[in-house]
Amino acid sequence: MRKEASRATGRPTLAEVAQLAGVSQITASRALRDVPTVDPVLASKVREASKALGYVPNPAARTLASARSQSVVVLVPALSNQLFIETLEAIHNVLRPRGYDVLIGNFHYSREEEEELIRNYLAIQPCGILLTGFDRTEVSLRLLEANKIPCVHMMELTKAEDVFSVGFSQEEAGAVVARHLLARGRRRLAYVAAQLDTRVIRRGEGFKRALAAAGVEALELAVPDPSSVGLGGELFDRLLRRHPDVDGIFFCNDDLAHGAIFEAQRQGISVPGRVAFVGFNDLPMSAHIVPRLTSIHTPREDVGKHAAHLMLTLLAGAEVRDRKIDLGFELVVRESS
Amino acid sequence: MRKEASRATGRPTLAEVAQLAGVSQITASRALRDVPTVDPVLASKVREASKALGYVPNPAARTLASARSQSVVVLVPALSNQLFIETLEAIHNVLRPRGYDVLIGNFHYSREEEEELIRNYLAIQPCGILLTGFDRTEVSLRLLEANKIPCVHMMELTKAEDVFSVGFSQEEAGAVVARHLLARGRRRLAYVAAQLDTRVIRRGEGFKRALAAAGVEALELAVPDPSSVGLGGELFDRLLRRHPDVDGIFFCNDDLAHGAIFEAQRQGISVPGRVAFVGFNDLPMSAHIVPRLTSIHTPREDVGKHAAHLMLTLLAGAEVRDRKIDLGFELVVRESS
DNA sequence: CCTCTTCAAGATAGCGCTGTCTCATCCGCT
DNA sequence: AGCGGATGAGACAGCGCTATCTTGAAGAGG
Repeated sequence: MRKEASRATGRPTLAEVAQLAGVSQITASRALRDVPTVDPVLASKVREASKALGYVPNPAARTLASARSQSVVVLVPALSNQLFIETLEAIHNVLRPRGYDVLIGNFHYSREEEEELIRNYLAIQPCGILLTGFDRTEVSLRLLEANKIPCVHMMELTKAEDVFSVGFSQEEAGAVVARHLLARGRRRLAYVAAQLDTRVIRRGEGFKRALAAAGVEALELAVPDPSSVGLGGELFDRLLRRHPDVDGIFFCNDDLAHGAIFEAQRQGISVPGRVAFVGFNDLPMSAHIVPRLTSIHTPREDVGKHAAHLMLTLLAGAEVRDRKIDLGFELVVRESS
Repeated sequence: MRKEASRATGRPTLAEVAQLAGVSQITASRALRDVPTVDPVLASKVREASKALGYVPNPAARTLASARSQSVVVLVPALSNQLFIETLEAIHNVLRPRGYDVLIGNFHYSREEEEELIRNYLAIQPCGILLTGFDRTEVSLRLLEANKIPCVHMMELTKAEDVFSVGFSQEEAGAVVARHLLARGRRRLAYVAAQLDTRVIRRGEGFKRALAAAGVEALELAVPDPSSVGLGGELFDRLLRRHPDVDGIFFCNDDLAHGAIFEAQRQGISVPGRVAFVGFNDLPMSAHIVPRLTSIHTPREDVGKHAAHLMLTLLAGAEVRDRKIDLGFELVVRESS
């Protein structure tokens, strides 16, 4: 009942694998972790033994011994929002097959809640953390720094050199929308935004700056509430009362634009006849709504995929070529503008 | 460097807490786990010491020693689908504050993939599993059985006695839709479905059975492809060609109905004038689309909440009153019917 | 041919916590 | 007063794995 004992669960242990392979336990351990100092002959013996027994390592034991788990934490500002789901799924698809557990933390657009999550999740000694954006508390930064955990930042890009990020330029996306609406001959342009996180704000800045460059003043209606279809209708109505002459609107998120389209339809306002709409994110519905919505297609899935691969590279201790991966975006012009 | 050593991470260990509280390590362990055999005086001393040191238990050590982790696995058939997000979020909101980690597995509507996930996730010795529905492979069932892991089933209900489930009657929901459309005077009724999982099928059966009871024959158009807005438009078009006299359609999911509304709008077909639409799930958009969509509001968030609480009860080893929690559903009648 | 280096394999010692058994204490009962 | 039985605290021994140090063998150089 000592060396070759199976686990409480009945599954075989590393000791059994080692015995079957005729090597020491530690050699078996190294072989299965692909430590390069192991003789290929022994390594393949170990792998065979492992397969024969149906060995599955115990993550808890591994974590305890190495002081580092096989878990990657992903912190996103929201789940309800369709937005991050595709990114999360892509991350899962990359990391799960490699044996990593993915833990999702939702900080509800709150820096404090994010800090709390970081604090809690550090207890499980994750081997890496995927973060959304760069806007976090000092304490959060210090915690991450102090624990020396590889971090990859998603959705935004930064000029900072020692930081890994995967995303696209929010400002530039806003600017592209501005230029598109100007090219359509629109001159009374507005930015309608909700859920004012840094990305929404940077998007709006890009938009306004591009307009200013063309000598056009930007109208703006921004509220901190969460983005939703219902809110989109409301904001459109409010904007229209305040500026009846508006002829082009950039919504910070497609769902706002969808709501606005419905509201316009109810009020008998022609889109794009009287006012052109441009959304952001290109949600699936945007290609089908009447009128089809012009939008910025964002590489949400690719952000997840690349961020996860970047994390794998960091975890492997390999050299990272590009610390900053710009995946770009695409303006998809449809009927609404 | 033995008993009172801090962890590699620098955080204090249970031994330090015990020393500060002047008790043995095991007593400290019991106090912090609320084992009832501990003197309340000692227990509060331990809690104070713990707080003073900022002690955070090491989950890996706990898992290794107890052969059971603090993780709850949740298996859902899809993430991309807005549907399960609210449920997942509710589960998170209940379990995270209690110190449980929530691991999400997406089996993409594949029984085999679910089996694979179960096999993999069992390695982390989860303390409980939340499952979607009852349709899984024999091997999956055996694995769950053999590992004696508490299971809670979501979204559907079963007559089986020894099973925990939280959901609502899919059949009854379908029947309610049928009766609603009949009450509106519609007689050429169709069920349009995609992603034919057991829930979608049961829904349709309830619908057709209720129609049959009224002597009305049900039309049907069902495809296995994933549900989407685009597909909804397509299916509506196809149905209309095949049965131009259809005057009422029950879509198995709101997004299909949304797509159909857009397609109807493009073809100049009046909804509900010529054909009434009823969706399922009552997604946020349904209250705003033109025309507003009649739908079955499903208690997705509540399912998550109740399932998580049921799991907590099971984990606490407490008595469970109701093994079957029927949360019902609500027909929300809007403009489309 | 022998020493010095190099490198792969093994022995050892925990990682931080909890299950289980043992032991002391105190109560109620005869 | 003495005894059995609760009851609560502690000792002990791992859980299954890996970091680290040590050892032994093989290869290089004089």
